[in-house]
Amino acid sequence: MDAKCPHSSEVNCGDCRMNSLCLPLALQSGEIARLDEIIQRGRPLQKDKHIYHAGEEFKSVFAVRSGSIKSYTVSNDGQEQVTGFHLPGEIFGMDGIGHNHYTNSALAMETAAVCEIPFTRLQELSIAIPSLQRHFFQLMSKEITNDQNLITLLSKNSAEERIATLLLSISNRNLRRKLSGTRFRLPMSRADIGNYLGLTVETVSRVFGRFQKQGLLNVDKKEIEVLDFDKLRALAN
Amino acid sequence: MDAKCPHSSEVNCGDCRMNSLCLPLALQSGEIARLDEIIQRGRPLQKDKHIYHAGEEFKSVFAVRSGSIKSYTVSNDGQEQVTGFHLPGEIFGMDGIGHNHYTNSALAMETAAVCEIPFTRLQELSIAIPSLQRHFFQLMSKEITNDQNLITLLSKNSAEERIATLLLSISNRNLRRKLSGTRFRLPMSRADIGNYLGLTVETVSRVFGRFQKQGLLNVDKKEIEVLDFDKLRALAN
DNA sequence: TCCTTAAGATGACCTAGATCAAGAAGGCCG
DNA sequence: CGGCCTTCTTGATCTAGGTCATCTTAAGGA
Repeated sequence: MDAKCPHSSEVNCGDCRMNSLCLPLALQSGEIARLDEIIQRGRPLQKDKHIYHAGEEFKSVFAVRSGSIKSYTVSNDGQEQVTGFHLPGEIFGMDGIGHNHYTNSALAMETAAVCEIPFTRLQELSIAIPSLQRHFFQLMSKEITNDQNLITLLSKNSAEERIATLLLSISNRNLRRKLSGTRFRLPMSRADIGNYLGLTVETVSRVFGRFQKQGLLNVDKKEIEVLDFDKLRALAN
Repeated sequence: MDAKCPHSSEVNCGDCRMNSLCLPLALQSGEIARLDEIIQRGRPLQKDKHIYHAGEEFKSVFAVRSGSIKSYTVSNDGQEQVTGFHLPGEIFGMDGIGHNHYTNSALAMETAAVCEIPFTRLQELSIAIPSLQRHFFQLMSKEITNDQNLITLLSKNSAEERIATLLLSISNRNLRRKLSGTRFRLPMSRADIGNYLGLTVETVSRVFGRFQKQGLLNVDKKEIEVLDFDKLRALAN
C-alpha cells in the first residue's frame, strides 16, 4: 500500500487523513470500526465521471476522499445550476434522502476518490450510536445553513462580493485540511464559478482581472495567491 | 374547547387537522401518542412576535399549527434576508441543529400558533421509532432541496419568473391543506416577497401590476386570484 | 508536430431591474 | 371623525452586469 497516493482505496476510516473532518469526527474508535464496516471505498474516478445522476434512486451518501466533486441540478428548460463544490472530508448526496431519488447530479471535477455510505445501513448505525445520529443531523443542518448563505449572497451581493466570498470559502476549507489558505488551485472552471454564483463567465473573468490589478490576488489560470486577506474579507463581509 | 378556533392549543397531534402533513405523517397511532407527550403547544402569538432570534441557543424545532411564520437572517452589515415562509403543517428551526444556535430569526407574520418540539427529546424518540428518524432526515433533506431550488431561481430566473414560482408554491401548499389553490391571501408584505426573491418592492409591485394587466391574476392588495394557471406554470417552469 | 477544440480574456454595447422621487390608499389611534 | 403612519403604486432615470463578438492561449489527439 502506498500511503502517499491520495486516491488510494487501501485505507480505513481510522487511518484516513480526513477522519478529523469527516463522518468519524463524532465517534469513538470502537464506533469508527463499525462505521468502517459499512463504508465502501470506491476506485478512483476520472475527471467528468458521474457519481450519480439526478433522478436515480437514492441509495447512499458519499464522502470525498481526494479530488473534488461538483453537484448540479438541471431545470426543466435544460439549464444547469451548480449547487455545490465538495472538497476532501466533505459529505454530499444528502439531497436524495427527501424523495428517495437524487435531485442533483454529482461528478468529479478532477481525478477523485469517494467513500460510499449506504444510507439504510447508516440509519441503522445511527440508532445504535446516538452520537452518529446527532452528527448526521448536524451535517444536514449545516448544509441548510450553507445553502441559505448562498441565497443571501445571490440575493444581496455584487459580483465582486460573491467571488470574494467563494475564494474565502475555499481558502478556509483548505486551512481545515492543513493546506495553504493563501496559495491554492481552483478545481473548477470559470464557467462553473459563474454558474454557481449566478454570473456569466465574462463577469467572472473581469472580476479576477480587477482583483489582480488591485493587488488583491495573483491569478494564473486556476492558481490563486491571496495577497490581501483584509481587503478580501472586507469584500466578502 | 372550540374546535373552530385555528389558534387553539387544546388539541393533540392525533386530532390536529394538520397531522397528515406534519411530523405525525410517518407514525402509527401508538407512536403519535409518544410524540404528543414531548410536544409543547404554545399560546397564540401576536403578529410580529418572535419565536426565536438568530444566535439564541438551539433547543427545539417548531411546527406551524395556524397562521404563518417568516424566517430571516441578518448579515454583518445589518441587512435582512428572508429565507423562508412557513405555513400550517410545516416544520421550521432546523437551521439551528448544526451549530447549537439558531442562524435564522423567526417571527409570526400574522396571529399564529406553533408547536414546540424539544430536539433532544425528538432525538431520543427517533432512536426508539426508526420511522421517525427516517421522516426527520427526509424533512431536512427536503429543506435542502427547497433551498437549492431557491438558489436556482435567484441565479437564473427573471423577476416575473421568480414571482410566478412563489405564487405557484403558495397555491400548491394551500391545496395540500385542502384550501383553494386559486383564491388566497398572501400572508407576507410586498417587501418580504421582494426580499425573499432578491428584488425590490417596486419591482414586485410592477410585476403584480403587469400580471393583472395580462389577465394572469386578479390582485387586490394581498388577495390573489389566479386566472390563468397554464401561463403561470409556463412562467414558473 | 500540426490541427482542432475548449477555456479564458477583453472590448463595445444593451437591458432588466435598481434607485430616486412622488403620490395614493388604507388602517389605526386619538 | 380626522390625522398620521405604513404599505403600495407608478413614473423617470441610471447602472451593474449581461450579451455579442474577437482574440489569445492552452491542451489534447492522430
